Amino acid sequence: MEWLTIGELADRSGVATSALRFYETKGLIASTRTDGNQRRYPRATLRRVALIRAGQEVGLSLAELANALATLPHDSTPTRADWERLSRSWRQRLDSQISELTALRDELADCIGCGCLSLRSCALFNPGDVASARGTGPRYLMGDKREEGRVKT
Amino acid sequence: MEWLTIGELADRSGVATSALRFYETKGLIASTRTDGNQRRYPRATLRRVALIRAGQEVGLSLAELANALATLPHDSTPTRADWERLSRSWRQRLDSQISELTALRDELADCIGCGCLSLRSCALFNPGDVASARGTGPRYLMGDKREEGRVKT
DNA sequence: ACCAGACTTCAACCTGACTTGAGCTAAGTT
DNA sequence: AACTTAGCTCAAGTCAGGTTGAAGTCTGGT
Repeated sequence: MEWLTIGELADRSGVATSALRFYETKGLIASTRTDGNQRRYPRATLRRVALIRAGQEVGLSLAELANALATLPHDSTPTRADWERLSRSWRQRLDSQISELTALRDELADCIGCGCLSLRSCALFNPGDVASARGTGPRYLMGDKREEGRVKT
Repeated sequence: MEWLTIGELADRSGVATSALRFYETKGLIASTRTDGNQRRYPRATLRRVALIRAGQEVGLSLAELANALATLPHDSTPTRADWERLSRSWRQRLDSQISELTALRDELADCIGCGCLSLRSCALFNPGDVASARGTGPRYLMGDKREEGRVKT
């Protein structure tokens, strides 16, 4: 098997060595060590790192990725089935992200039309769960007249 | 003018009081104080907060929002022109986010077809600047054979 | 044998967007 | 007057996803 040093992996994956070590602490990738305690990564790690970066683009957290990658072998090429499973679920993720954003955009288009001086009737300011798609924090958009206790996170 | 306490604003906007105070420190919203030093917000703040939350959904940072909102009056309804200006630029943002995600999804669809056992030919793992859309960090996805120094951020 | 450059660990720091807690004050209800 | 909520400030904490620096060790080439 061909082994890569952390520097080689960094150069070829475009990910900083510090990030690679960080990923390793999170169990996303694994290495063996030389006698002198240096990391050596199997070539397959290059793919793993690419998957991680791709997954991040799709909006997955490292924790979710660790989960997904836990089902793949660390030291060999993922099987076609592995890859299909991952890419299918990522695709679903993308699809739902896209439709949420599209909905938001269309609402915004209506708003441009309406002027929305009273935001009361504006779709943008009603809950619509675009919310959960991104980040943390209270996940409500709202208008004048909707009540409800504050959303604690 | 009708004034809201921070608690009322929180209940009606769905945003925690702590977040509202935080926004105030960032100049996103403003308040006057009672004799007893309590915040009182003009009703228009409700709209401002709604705009902030909507802007966040669109992927704007609080700093960017502070910037955009700096052009609106704190204590009265934004004019139609104000609102159009904002919503137009947010719409552009949405449009580009959507097209980036769509591109990523389509590449992924190809990948499902190809199996991508060698990720060499897979569109997902070539740069394609979906990258800059989200967050910080090295912004390269790459395959086996692309070289290049690491991307420092 | 020697040296440069790559590698090691560990702790500290960073940004963004808030939340939590301590200690204290104001407002409203009975 | 006594309570109970709600509000105040300020410092510190949290979480993600890393980066930076210090102090020391390995590896590969000559």
